[in-house]
Amino acid sequence: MQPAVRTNLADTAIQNIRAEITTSRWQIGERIPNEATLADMLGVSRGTVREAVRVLVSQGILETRQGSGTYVRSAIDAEDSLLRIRRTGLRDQVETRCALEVEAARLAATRHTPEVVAELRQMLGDRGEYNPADHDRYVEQDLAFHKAVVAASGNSALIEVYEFFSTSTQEIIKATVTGELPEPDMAAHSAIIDAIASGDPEKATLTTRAFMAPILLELDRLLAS
Amino acid sequence: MQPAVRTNLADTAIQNIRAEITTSRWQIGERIPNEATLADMLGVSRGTVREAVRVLVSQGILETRQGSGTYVRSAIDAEDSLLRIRRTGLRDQVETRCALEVEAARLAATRHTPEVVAELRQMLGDRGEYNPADHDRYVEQDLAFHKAVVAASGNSALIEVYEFFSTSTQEIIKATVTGELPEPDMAAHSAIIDAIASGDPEKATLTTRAFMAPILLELDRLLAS
DNA sequence: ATTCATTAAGTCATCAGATGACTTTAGGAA
DNA sequence: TTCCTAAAGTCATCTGATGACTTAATGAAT
Repeated sequence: MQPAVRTNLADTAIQNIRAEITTSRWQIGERIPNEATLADMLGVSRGTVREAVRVLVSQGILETRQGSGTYVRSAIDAEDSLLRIRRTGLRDQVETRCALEVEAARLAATRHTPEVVAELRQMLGDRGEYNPADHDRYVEQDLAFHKAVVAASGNSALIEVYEFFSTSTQEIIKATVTGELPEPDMAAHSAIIDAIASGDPEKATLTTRAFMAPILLELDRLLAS
Repeated sequence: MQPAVRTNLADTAIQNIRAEITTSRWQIGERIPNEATLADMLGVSRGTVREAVRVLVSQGILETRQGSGTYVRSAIDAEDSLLRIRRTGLRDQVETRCALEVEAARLAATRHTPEVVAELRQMLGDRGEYNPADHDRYVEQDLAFHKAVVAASGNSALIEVYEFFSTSTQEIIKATVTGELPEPDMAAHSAIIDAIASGDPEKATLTTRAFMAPILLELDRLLAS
């Protein structure tokens, strides 16, 4: 259970500090001991403490304020979450990604502006119909379109989650499934923009769901065979 | 587009090193300059270089071999995504979390089993009506109920993302907002279970959405004041 | 008593120099 | 050629010091 036999002082320091936080000995928002004290507690030099703290800061667990101190920002380890999500199956990831896009379209409909709608139409026009000779460009522009739909939701958290799943699933698909998933035609894409432009969240939801359904069906068929 | 004006030497060093890698000036597997040279190149001290390098090592981008050198391990940094999510605003996180739960209930309705429904009813019964004297237990059991709803979706990716958001938002609320968000009554909770049990995805969607709407409204009211 | 500017203490940010541990490679002996 | 040894290169870590920034205490003026 505990490999943890790293001959690496900074890494063990990271683990020790993290342990203090996960066991709630150091609460969220609380200020932790200063560098010199930490160095004494961990039995390492200040330089090593700084390296450990900076890693934890980069992971969002700690937060340093010059002149004030170092504070606990969060107890959850994003790295762990990431790994667990990575281990989930491709199908579930795609399904989640579809769900995210449906909700994004819904929000986009309630918050749409003429400028955003025009930009979406512009992007779809640039992309054009599928042309096998220009496959890479098409895939790239198509992904950009879908990201733009999500961006139109105006929800930054949703945008980031979608971005995460988008790159993640793309990597898996490239790595595992040789065949591409079916891409709905131009009319289906336009329908999404129209639904958003109509301002009707229900319509946007249904349209996007209808758009996504065949993709998941085809994936299930591929995985079954 | 790029704020990036951090007065932080180590962070700018991280960005510079990462830039060398993303632009392929330093290829994967290649050994990068030693610490002293890097210090000269970046115009910082060795200690700062070490802090930057250790962060990149913790992100899997670099790899150090004592006595040998520092090598490029990978160019991708998908890990950033979840960290960026955490830096987004509370409102957007709550909204996304609600969206996730709506989609989860929808999936749960299509895949529900009598056992799962019975378990949900059991959990809700155990939780009972709100009692101020037993606040902590109530909050805990309520959160468990909502996680169980998401778990009933059967989508492991969705479960993991929801878990990430639920702990993340909970921490923010505890840390920032003193007042708790309103929790719908027992009837509203039961309605979600009924909707899932009915097997009607539309009904589950609408019921859960109705459940979530007041929470977001109240949050907006709190943030406005 | 209250307000406000000043001062001092505490803390992180960064630097410089030095030593130890480990890896790699070159050179020499068998 | 093969094997061993020594030297050079590199990361790991420590120590000590200075600057920048924040916070709280101080004290004067109102």
